[in-house]
Amino acid sequence: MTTNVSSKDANNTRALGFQRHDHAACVTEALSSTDAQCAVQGLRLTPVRRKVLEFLLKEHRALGAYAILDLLRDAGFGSQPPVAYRALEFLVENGFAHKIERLNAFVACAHPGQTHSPAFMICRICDTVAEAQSGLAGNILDSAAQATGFQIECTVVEAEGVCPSCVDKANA
Amino acid sequence: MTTNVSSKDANNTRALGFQRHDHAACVTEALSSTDAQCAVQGLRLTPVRRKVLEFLLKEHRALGAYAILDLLRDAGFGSQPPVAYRALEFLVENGFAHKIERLNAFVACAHPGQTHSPAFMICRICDTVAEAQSGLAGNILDSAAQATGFQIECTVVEAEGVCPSCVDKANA
DNA sequence: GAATCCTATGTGATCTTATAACATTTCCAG
DNA sequence: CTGGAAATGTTATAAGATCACATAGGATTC
Repeated sequence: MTTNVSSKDANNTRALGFQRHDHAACVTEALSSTDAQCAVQGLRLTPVRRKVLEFLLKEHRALGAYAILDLLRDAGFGSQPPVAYRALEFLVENGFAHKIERLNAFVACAHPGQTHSPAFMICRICDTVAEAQSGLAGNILDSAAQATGFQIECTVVEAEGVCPSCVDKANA
Repeated sequence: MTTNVSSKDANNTRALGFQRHDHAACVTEALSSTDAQCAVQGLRLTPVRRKVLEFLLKEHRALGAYAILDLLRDAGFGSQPPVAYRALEFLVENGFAHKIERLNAFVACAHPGQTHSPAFMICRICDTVAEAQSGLAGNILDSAAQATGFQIECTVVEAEGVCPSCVDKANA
């Protein structure tokens, strides 16, 4: 199990309570590795799509479609909802981003390239979203599905709570 | 682990692929047991709230807030969104119903009275929603949370796929 | 290199889901 | 029976998502 965390502040080095990283490099690397992966798979990472991914990577927390739309407008792209939704659809379909159902918002994938059923931890204080990676979504669902004959095609696993950095605030 | 299933048809005895039950009795029992529980806990199961719960129990699958609103209007209650949303808020807060984040819709709880972190299986063919009951939401999240110090307050666990009754249709 | 087709983008309109704000009523405690 | 809290009703609007159709870009075929 690995864990990747994103937070609100825009610093290069982010205090995440449990993980720090050079964010500028993280964005750059993610973008170029996505370029490479798309080239291999014959996917078209067009300017809008790449820009949306860049927004998600930069913010590094869940962004609503309309927040993305505002950013797109500022960047000179079309500003009607379908522009954002279509780019997001491409990113989600191809595993470069995920939708957080609980928030009706989107995050960049923390483990692109690997097929996975992600699980998310959402801090209700700072809006940080951490993606937990694991082989299978697992447990309850798997055993329930096996018991009943239900065929799982995709899973939503999200936890809302307080991240380590915010525990103090929460108890104050 | 127990499993409770709901389906689209309105028959008394429902073919659920894995479980049949007398639905009329199921609704009546659930309502009166909710009455009792509210009396004990000092909760006010007002007419609107009780009616919304009845709708959810009768339909026995996920209903959108505006579908509920239509039913409320037909039943002579207020027909503005907050009427439905407030009733749903009460039911969800007190564990008599759950929101299915994936569908932006609501279902009656299949295990009322027990504190639980439910998991749902949603059939994309027939819209059936089954609630799997288990002690804890489980491992990925738990282990990720433990590893990072994240404090889970509530969980969303939903699987979308094909229920046993629809497998044939799905493969056709 | 032009014609064609498929994919992607732009745009306007519309639909669904959800909440804010405030007035009115109901219920219960004192 | 009255004052305050909780619940309901209603208007308006915010937020999220999709449909339908026009236009533009890229690749393939001739």
